[in-house]
Amino acid sequence: MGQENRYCYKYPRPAVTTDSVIFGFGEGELKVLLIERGIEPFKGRWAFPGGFMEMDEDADTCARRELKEETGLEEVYMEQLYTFSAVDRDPRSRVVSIAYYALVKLSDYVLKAGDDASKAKWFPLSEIPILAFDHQKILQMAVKRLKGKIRYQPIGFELLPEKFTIPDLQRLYESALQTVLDRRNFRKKILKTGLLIDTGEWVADVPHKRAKYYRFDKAKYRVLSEKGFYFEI
Amino acid sequence: MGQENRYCYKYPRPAVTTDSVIFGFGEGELKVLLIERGIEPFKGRWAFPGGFMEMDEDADTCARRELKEETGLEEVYMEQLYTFSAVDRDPRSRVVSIAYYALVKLSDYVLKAGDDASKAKWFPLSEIPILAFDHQKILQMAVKRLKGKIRYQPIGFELLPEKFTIPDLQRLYESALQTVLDRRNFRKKILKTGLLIDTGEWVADVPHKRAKYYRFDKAKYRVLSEKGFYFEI
DNA sequence: CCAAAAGTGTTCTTTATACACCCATGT
DNA sequence: ACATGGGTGTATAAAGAACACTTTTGG
Repeated sequence: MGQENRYCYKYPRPAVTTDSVIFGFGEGELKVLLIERGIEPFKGRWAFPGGFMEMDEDADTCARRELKEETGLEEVYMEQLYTFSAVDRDPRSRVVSIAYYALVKLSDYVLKAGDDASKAKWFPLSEIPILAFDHQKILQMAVKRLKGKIRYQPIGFELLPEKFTIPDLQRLYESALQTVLDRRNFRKKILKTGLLIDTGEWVADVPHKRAKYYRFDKAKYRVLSEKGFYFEI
Repeated sequence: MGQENRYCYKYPRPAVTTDSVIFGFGEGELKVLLIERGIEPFKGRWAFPGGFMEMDEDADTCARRELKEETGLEEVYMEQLYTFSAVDRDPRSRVVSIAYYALVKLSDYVLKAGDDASKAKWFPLSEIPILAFDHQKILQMAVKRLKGKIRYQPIGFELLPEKFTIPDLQRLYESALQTVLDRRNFRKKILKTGLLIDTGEWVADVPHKRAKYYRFDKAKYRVLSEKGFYFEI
C-alpha cells in the first residue's frame, strides 16, 4: 500500500484505455450517453465511459466492464471502432485508447439517480457539449460508422425495443441518415428482407390508426448473413 | 547502457505494437508480404512487418516506420484495420497490436537481396505458411476487409501500376472477389464512374489486339467522394 | 366530425444481367 | 493462317423511385 511505480519495463509504454460511444434512440432522435468527469484532467467536462485496461482482460472485456461500472449497462451490441493514439491526446501522459461503439435499447435502460451512474446523461446528437480529450473526434468517427453501417446491416434493431412498428423503424432510419424516406417503399423493402416477424399485437391508445408490432428475426438474420446476405436501405 | 527496466509505472501496462498486412497483386493473384522472424518467439516463422510503438509517434507513424525499416516500402495506401488484444496473443508478455493493412503497387517494389529486406517475401493468398502469433487471425480480418472494401470504394487502383488496362483491373477484381465478371458489363460500369483517364497509350508486344492504358483520376475521386459518391461492382 | 398517423398498389424509370461476334497482333 | 485476348451493342429482367387515397382511432 502506498507503494508506487512497481511495474518497470525496459522501454517506455503508453497506457491503454478503452472508450465507448453509446448510442440510443428516443424522442425521434439519436442520442449519446456521456459521463461527467469527476477528476482532472478535464474535470467537469463530459466524456465517454471508459478506463484503463487490466492485464487479465482484452479490450472487449475492458470496454464492457467499464460500461457496466459507469452506467450499469450490460449485454449491449458493441463493436470496436478505431484506436486513437495521437501523442498528445491525453495531457497527463501517453495514452492509447481503443474506442468502441455500442447500440442500446433506451427502453431497457432507465438512468438511476444517486448511484454510480448519477453523472451519466443522454445527449441528442444535435446538443453535444464540449467533450474531454479527443472525444469529439471519436464521436465523429462513431457517427460516421453508424451511418455507414446502418444502411447495409440491420443494426437498427439494436436501438429499438423488442417490439417495434415499421413507422418506428422508419423514424430511426430517417434520423440516423438525415433523410426523408417514402413510407410505402420503406415498408416494402423492410418486409421483403423477411427479417420482421408479425407479433399480432398493435399499438394501443393512439388517436389514429394502430400500427402493428413486429419483432426482428435474429436467428434468420444469422443464417442469411452467413450466406452472404446483402441488404440496403 | 546495460541499464534495464528504467521505465516504471503505478499500474502494469501492455506493450503496444503495430502489425501491417501488405497486399500486392501480381501474376493474376493477390499476394501478401511476410517477414521471416530472426528471433524468438516464433523464430523462423513468417509474420507481418511491425514492431513496438515509440513514445513520440502515433500508431500510423509507427506502422509506416516499421514498414519502411523492414521492407523499404514508403508512401503506400494504408489504413487501420483492428486492434488485437487477446491476453495470450504473445507468449512473452502482454502485447496489444494495432493492425494495419496496406495496398502496394508490386511494380514499384522489387525485393532486393542482401539488405534488411532480404527476409521479406511475397506469398499468394493460397499459399500462406503457418504464421507467428495471432497473425492468421489478423490476415483473415484483413482479407475480409479488403473484399468488402474493394466492392464499393475504388481502392483497387492502389494495387495496380499507374497505367493499367481495363482487363488488368477486371482480373484484380475477379481475383479479390473470387468471381467471374462479364467483360462488357465490367467495362461499362467502370467507365461510367468517370474515374478512368485514357492515356492514349496501348499495351505493346502482345500477340493479340492491344489494350488501352488508363490512369485513375484521383482528383476527381476526391471531389466525388466528398459529395457522397457511391459505387459498386 | 376532425386531426393525426397507418396502411396499401401501380406506373414509370433506372439499373443490372445475359449474351456473340469481329478485330488486331505476334508467331 | 492461327491462336490469343481486346473491344463493342442490344434486348430483357429486376429493382428503385414517384406518387394519392382510404382507414382507424381518440378527443
